[in-house]
Amino acid sequence: MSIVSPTAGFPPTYSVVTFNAGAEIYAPGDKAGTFYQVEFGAVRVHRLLSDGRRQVIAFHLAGETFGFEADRTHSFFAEAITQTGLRAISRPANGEASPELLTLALRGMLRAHEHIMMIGRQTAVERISGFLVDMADRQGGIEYFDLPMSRLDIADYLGLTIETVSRVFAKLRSAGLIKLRSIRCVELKKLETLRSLCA
Amino acid sequence: MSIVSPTAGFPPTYSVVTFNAGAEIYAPGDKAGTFYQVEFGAVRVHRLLSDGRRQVIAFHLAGETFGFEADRTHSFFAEAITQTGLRAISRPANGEASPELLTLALRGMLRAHEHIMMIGRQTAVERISGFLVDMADRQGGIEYFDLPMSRLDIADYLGLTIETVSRVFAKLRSAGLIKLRSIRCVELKKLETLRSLCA
DNA sequence: CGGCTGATTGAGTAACCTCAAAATTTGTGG
DNA sequence: CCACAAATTTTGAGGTTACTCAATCAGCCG
Repeated sequence: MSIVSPTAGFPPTYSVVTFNAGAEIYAPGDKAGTFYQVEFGAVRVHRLLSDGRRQVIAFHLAGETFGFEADRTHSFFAEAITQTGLRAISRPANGEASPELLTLALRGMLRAHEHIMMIGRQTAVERISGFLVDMADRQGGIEYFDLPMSRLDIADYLGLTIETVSRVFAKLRSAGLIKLRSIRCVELKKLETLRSLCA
Repeated sequence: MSIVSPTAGFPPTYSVVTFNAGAEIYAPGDKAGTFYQVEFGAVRVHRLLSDGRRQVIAFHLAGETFGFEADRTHSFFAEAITQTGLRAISRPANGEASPELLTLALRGMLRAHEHIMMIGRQTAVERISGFLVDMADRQGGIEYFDLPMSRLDIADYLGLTIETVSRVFAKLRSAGLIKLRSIRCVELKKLETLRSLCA
């Protein structure tokens, strides 16, 4: 990782740091207190069980914010998925809580709750459809986009296996709902049908 | 619901309101902005899919706090499970964000993330074990306690069916790890073994 | 005691997982 | 630019967990 440039925007000024694909941003036990805004690229936050099972808690795309924790130390891993620029923002040392940070925390909680709903009660097709629609919405409702993450990342995010993810992609493709322009570029051909599939 | 008594503790003074078992505290679309501390009883927060599938997002026991939302309106249902007393606390109108509220939000997010991990990557036995250990820990590490919620509530919280919950209880019982003093009263006979089962 | 609700148990099934192999893509060096 | 190796993704076959449907059982209340 390397410092690219100091950039204004948040008071005071914070610099943007670049991480290579796969680079660790923080790990469980690391000191928390700083949070991050994604300038470009994508981040994956995850946790491991003792036997290696992995759950991806969240993906964070350009413009999104992550890294706030309840405790002094982090409980999860955060890694850059592709080459990623992050603006690090320190929490005010005086213990003050900005309304912005609270809003971000509450939005994060809402996202987490919707994630629980999805993996607790939806089928594989519903989860993948929901995931794709969410990715499109978060990038401004575009109809095609690159997936920065691997099939394994998607599987671990949705509580599925890589094979099931692959099979559901194939199913949605053969139903004409999506098109795979390349292995990582998805086009949502029938967005409204996909939306209705999320139940 | 009825006002029981105004109680000091939070500045300014807020009164405790009692809800009967099953009573609705708020529903999706209701105006948010107030949050609640459980004085006694237990609360369930959940959401429904269009076809009736239900996901319980969280249970809240005595002493715990819930109800903060990112938006102006609630996105979930909150209901009293048993007769429950709640202290309603309004968010400061001046837009100020108290550090306490931020801490509560961050703790809520951590809980949600652990919930995601559990239902995304753990087996039925691991989920039930984790649930029971969590219930014990949240009540001060006691070894037996009443479950305020039904088997259906537990199933909908853990992303399982009522039958699977029942079967796993039977399995843990016949393995000598728990004892069912009554249908709603669980005794954790081997807490450390249960803890190790959560992976 | 009968009727109701909630919980348990049983039998069969379906969705998703596991293991294995083939196909495709990506990266590297010449 | 091509060839080869490594990594990722897809596809296939079979297995397992948890689900569905159904019946029985237990507790509760009038």
